[in-house]
Amino acid sequence: MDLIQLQAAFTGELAAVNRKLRALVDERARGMGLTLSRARLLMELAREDGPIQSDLAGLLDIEQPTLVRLLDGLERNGMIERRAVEGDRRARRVFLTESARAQAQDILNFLTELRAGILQGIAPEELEAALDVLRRTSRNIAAGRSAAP
Amino acid sequence: MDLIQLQAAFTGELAAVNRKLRALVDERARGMGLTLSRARLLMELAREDGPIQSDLAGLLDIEQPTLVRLLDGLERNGMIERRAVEGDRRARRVFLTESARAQAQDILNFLTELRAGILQGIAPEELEAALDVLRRTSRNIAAGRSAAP
DNA sequence: GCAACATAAATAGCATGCTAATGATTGTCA
DNA sequence: TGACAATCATTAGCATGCTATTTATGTTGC
Repeated sequence: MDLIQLQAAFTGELAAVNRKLRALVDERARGMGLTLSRARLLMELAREDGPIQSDLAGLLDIEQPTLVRLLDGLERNGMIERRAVEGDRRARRVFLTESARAQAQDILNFLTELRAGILQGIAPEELEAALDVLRRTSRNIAAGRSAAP
Repeated sequence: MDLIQLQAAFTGELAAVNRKLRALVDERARGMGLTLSRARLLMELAREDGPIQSDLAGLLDIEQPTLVRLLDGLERNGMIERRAVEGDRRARRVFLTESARAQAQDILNFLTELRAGILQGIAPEELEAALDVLRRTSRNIAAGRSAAP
């Protein structure tokens, strides 16, 4: 397999793993009213409650409109609430509701076990090396987007 | 960083790279009327023209309804056509149009260069190791979906 | 003090993914 | 052969992503 095929296989597998991972989480977590994206958001709030939306989008590395809809869904489910910020009427802070806070540990455990399951048999050094490759890829993409080559 | 954090970082970065890659391709290829998924489909047809839809979905590892909409878009753009299959009135074969076939080499070059760009500085052995990790992850996910643990 | 610019959130509209359900054929086998 | 199951494509409906635009509010510079 030459480099070009290897690169194609890598990007292809990247997309495939992602789709499968999302499908798995959605299947397993449906009963809890969760999806992968929602769980990530809740875990971020469990870590530090009350960010304004634009900061939260940055923390999750998604765009604001994507966040808005995620929050709409979670708000309808009664898992988060938006509160006004005094001193800036444009902004709103996002908080976990009490019931979501009570669930947070369960969700964290669920995600942790799920990740351990799908990554079983992969040694820490291998994972670290793969993570490094992913990070460098991320950086290359970011560099390529700011300046057109 | 302990194993749990490492596993969380890995899955998080996986999703992030994927989003960024899609955004990059969509930005670069917009002028050609392409997206990442569409390009993948066209490349598959360039490799072997005329599969029936359910086989094509299998080759691309996506579900049939996802394929149907992709094909709808490409058909509107005049890049593919569906033809009846004699002997089975349920099925339809998918073919590149002449104009898409003429473009195929350009698209392939575009994708190849783009992949080389985002993976630059990553040695073949590193890429191979990372690909292996991704493949094992895929298998673990597939195993986990058939039987609930 | 006010015009111009910047920032926060939301909305609109597109593209992909999925599952579930429908419709039309085709295959099977009792 | 004739009911039942399987297969192929499609539609419907949901969830995430994105960019571009809009609305409201803040900030800054003259």
